[in-house]
Amino acid sequence: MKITMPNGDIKEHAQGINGLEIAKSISERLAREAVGIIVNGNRQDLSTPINTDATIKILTFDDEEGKDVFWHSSAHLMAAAIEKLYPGTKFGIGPSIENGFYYDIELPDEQKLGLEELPKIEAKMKELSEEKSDYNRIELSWDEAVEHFKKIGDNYKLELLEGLQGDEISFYKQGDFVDLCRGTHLPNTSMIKYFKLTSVAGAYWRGDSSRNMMTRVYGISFPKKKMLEDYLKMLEEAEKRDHKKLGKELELFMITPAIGAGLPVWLPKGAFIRRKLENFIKEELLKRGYVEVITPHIGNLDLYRTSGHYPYYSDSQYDPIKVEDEEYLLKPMNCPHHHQIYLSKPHSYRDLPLRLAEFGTVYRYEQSGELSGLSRVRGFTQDDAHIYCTQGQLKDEIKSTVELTQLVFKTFGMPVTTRLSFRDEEEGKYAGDMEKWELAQKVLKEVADEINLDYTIALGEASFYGPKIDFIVRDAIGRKWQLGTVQVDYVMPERFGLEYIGADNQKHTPVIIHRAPFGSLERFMSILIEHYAGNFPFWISPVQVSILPISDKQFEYAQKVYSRLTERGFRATIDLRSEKVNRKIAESEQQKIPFALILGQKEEDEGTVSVREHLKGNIGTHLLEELMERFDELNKVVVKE
RNA sequence: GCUGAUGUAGCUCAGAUGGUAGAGCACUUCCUUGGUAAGGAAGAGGUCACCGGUUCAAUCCCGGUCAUCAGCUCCA
Repeated sequence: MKITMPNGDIKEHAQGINGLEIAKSISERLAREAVGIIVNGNRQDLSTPINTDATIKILTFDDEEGKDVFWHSSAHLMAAAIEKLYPGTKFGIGPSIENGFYYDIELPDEQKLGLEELPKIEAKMKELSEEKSDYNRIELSWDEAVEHFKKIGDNYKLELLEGLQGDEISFYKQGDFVDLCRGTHLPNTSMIKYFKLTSVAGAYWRGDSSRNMMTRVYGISFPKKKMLEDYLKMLEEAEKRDHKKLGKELELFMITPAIGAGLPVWLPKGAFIRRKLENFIKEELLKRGYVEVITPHIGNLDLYRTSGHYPYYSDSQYDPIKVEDEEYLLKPMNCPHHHQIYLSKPHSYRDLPLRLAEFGTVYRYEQSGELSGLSRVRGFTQDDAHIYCTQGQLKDEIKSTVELTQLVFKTFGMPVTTRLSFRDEEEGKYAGDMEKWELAQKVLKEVADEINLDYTIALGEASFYGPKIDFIVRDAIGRKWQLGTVQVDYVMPERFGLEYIGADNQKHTPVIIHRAPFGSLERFMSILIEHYAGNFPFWISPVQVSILPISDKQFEYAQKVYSRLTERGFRATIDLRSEKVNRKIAESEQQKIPFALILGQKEEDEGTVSVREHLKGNIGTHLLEELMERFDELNKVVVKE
């Protein structure tokens, strides 16, 4: 029979040959590293016989799917170790994930599993790995499978089986450990040599917060020692970029329980960067015909009854404030206020689009366990705007907002993914009629296609009043966060009774686009800090130059250099302490200041400055005037294509 | 909100079977005037997160609360 290789080569093999044998026929090394095989598009074990002509691809750890197999088998190995150490443990699910694997478990007799237990489990895994047990696939009927789990009393697996009723059920067994599993698995446990259990956390059974909380043990494994070492090193490096850590070190922001959990305070340097960001986007808005408005931080509760946000989001809003006979809500969003501005006078189609922009601070009562640095907070400022337009203007306006959002990410060189967040079928989750939803989703998708957006579609991620385009970035440790967003809304114009007079002299309802390129300035800042690891580009650095005289003989010259820089608008500090220049340089570098000017007798005599660039080191002696010309260039925002 | 971990000087962290604590850096003063990542000395600095309990005695043991971190659920 004919076996077609990924490169197109066709080889003749005897019927019934398996993946491992094919790998061997290619090279010993491939046979050693193979983890699974794709046969005519289906992934299967290397031990499964192949009986017909087939196109194949042998998987190794280097393939995404290979990693999946490797980590999934690792999860089984970990489960086996836990089973040995804690007999009677019940097992939930144990999949591979983006970086490694986990298994959800429930220890018997209310036992708890803490971090101290992980080394024990690792040791047992090592032992089991060295036993070199084969992963054997076993197929059972559904009834037999149920029988098995009833016997060992694993109600979680029984529940999983309910969803598989009628199917042929496959199990995998390595050593004494048997687990319900679709596969694919490695040939044997000895391939899993280098691993680390990274954390333990609670996880609701089937992701449902009304159900039992199981213990989730996370781990990662590799076929080569160096890979594990590199991975652990990478984690360490990522920790150094943590915005919470850098925020403290660079004095950008603080969060103190004395003010309140999740209520960040911007320190002078952080506030400086934030204003730079705001001014950057403000300029772009003015170019695009937006007008700025300012609205208060609270609003009459009736506004949110009209919009539907209250009580839809009552769980995540602060309690209303009573003022005389009325109730006010700390605003969880800016839209209703902007709608009132729209309503304050009649509109002609000639006025549209009306684009109202505001850096609006909103307050949301996030669950305590959700709070995290600047990424998830209870008070934050959106670079918000609402565009009121006609149906005919909608597409162009969406395009323009998407383009603006993309400009933000390009400017800072941040990798971003784009998601069309559409509705699902869940009852009661969405407002407005289906027709409008379909129209809104259609328009978004058309626009996305017309501008060749590289997107994914996520059902159920829409907001309750409309679908959106979300821009998603990752933080230093790989978590995904939504930053920019563009939303189409047919619901609020109706609820608030927004109108305009068309060319036909009839009343019409406008469409609203809600959009925020940064999303929230707090969250954007968290990502910005981690993206640059605190080494901000010159134009947003709170301090751009430090002036470091070598001895007090140069203090006067240093003051002169300082004045010339600050008079030209550069942000400089001067270090007049009686410290050695090495010390001054070290501190300037730690503060991640883009440039340090070292001034000694030689520079003073020549009227020059010795320049040290952050992360690059000494870049030689320059005339101050020349240097400032370079600084002028660096001060310009450059969009990286 | 839930699970696990953590909370000691401004920062980073030690610490003792229960007898009210230490280092480095930062800070203040003095000495030092030094050429591309930390010169030296002295001083000052703590309700050991908070509240209760056990105890002759609690920072340490127990219970609760708050906060922080990771994960789960949620996220206009």
